[in-house]
Amino acid sequence: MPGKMSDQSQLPFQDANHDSESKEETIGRVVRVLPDVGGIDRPFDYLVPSSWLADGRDKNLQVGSRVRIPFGPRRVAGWVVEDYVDPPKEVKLRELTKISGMGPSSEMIQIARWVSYRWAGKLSSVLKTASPLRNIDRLPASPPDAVIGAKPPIWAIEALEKPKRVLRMPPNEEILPLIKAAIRTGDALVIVPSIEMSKSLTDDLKRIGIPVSLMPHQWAEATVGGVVVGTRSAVFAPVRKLGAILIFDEHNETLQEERMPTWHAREVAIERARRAEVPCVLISPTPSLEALQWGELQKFPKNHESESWAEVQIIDRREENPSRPGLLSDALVPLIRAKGENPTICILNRKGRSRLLACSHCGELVKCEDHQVPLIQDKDEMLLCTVDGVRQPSLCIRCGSTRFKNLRAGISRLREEIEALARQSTVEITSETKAADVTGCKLFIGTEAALHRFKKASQVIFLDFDQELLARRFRANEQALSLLAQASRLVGPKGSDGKIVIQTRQPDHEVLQAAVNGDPELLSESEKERRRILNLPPFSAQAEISGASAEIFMNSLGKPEGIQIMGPRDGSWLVQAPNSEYLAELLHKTERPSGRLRIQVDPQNI
DNA sequence: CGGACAAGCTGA
DNA sequence: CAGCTTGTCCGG
Repeated sequence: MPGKMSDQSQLPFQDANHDSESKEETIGRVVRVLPDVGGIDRPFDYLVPSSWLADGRDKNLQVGSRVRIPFGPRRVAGWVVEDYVDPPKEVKLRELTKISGMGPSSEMIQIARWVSYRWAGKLSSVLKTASPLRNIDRLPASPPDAVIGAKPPIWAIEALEKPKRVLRMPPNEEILPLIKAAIRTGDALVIVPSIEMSKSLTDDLKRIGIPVSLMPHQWAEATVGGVVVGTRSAVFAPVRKLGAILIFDEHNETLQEERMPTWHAREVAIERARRAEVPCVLISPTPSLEALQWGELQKFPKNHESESWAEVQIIDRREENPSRPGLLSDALVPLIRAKGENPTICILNRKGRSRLLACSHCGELVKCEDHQVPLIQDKDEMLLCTVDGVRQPSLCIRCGSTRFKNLRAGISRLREEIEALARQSTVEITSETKAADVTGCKLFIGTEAALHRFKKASQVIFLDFDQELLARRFRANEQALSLLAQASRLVGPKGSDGKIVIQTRQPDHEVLQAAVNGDPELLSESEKERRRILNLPPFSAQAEISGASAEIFMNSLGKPEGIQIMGPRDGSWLVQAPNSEYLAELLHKTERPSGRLRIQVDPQNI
């Protein structure tokens, strides 16, 4: 490609009468730059200043470089996305201002392009994620090679033998052996769901002499070698000689970006590994259907897996006398009074202030038999299904009673009730709760987020697990089981002194059966069939369209063949296509109106 | 995104 | 009609 330019520079004559800005003028090296400016997603061409050729600065310029450019009346940052381009004749080029530092490799820019297409968002947002936090103009020295210790266990070696692997790893299994196995293939890229986990894993690896870079801060170190560890954005990290990609807790929703484009680290990892021709291992105690659909499942021996899940005690709230209403059953009292070595954590999800009804007589939960969602009572005392709006008389399907009670409770009053009942101080865990507030305290209440604030617990008590089981999201079952897997980690495997306690009116629910038996297949098999029948992901692809301009966008989208459109509900539409390729193509060719438009591809909470 | 410029609104 | 707000366009 550079040849084109030298042909022009060897033109024998310049017409002296021509305007100095004539197109016939000698053109040097031209690069295409994507400005790092929100609201712009189009590249512009710039000349590399001829003075850079003289002092050798041009040598540092390549695809991916971070540069500064004059842009209209101001100067902005940008990325070189193409080199030695043939600019359109009619534009007058301006010169690059300077090279700010290193940026993503050209391979990474290709992946970023794919991401911006797949999730219908701006390339510049993806490139920002793939770039170092601060300008980097020189790289540190390469780390020494990792000391390859004893042979890792067979299961870890096997996990890396297939290009597309789903490893169903029991909740209390160690992850280090897998990383030790992975570094035999080259530099491993390891994605974990939380910052805390990325820090502790980095420390663990350092301790055993494995060179490791923690993203996003150690971008430069990652470039020169060793294991690379980080949360979802690290899936775009530079890796010297990529050997394998490991995604821990592949089911976790924190692996999806919440800003546009709403890319998922699991899917990006799969694509990156495919392009680099290295194995990708998706690891989870409760693999997502997306993962199971994609790769080859590897399990642990049944007994081993089952024993790794915690002991589960179920409190069937249908069976107790109705004298103690609310969330605190009689059976709970001795449990919250017990003083274990580690804390007891009570979990109650306040999100989605659902009006949950239960029969006053038998305690059965009032739900729609067709859609498995809670029914609500309307003004005429009829039971209303919130999915299809079908009404039915207020009758309990179990005992025929016509009286129902409301099961809601506020969390601060609940904390007081628990404190009184437990006869020990109880602390509510919120995002503001500091470590200092909890010293000496052994009893806590919080939302499911509290599960990530502790390393160990003697008991995790789900005060109202039906809220999880009946949540109106199609992934509710998967999410509910993953909560129990997380709780299993806190309280330890069967045989340790910790346990999970679950208050429910649906003790036979398949999520609970899966947890009690330590066998996620008891859920995943039926869940897969349900999703297939209802044509939900992974058997289809969805996008949620919202924002002020959503209606205009939906109008120009029209009603294409094979596309299902639902809504509007609260100003947002759901577009469902047979697969993500089809969906991406559709969103791409639909004209974007000006104004606020949010396109959430693969929405999690539908 | 943010500056430039145009078109629309207000008050004397 | 100056002085200000709101809208639309454009950047190499």
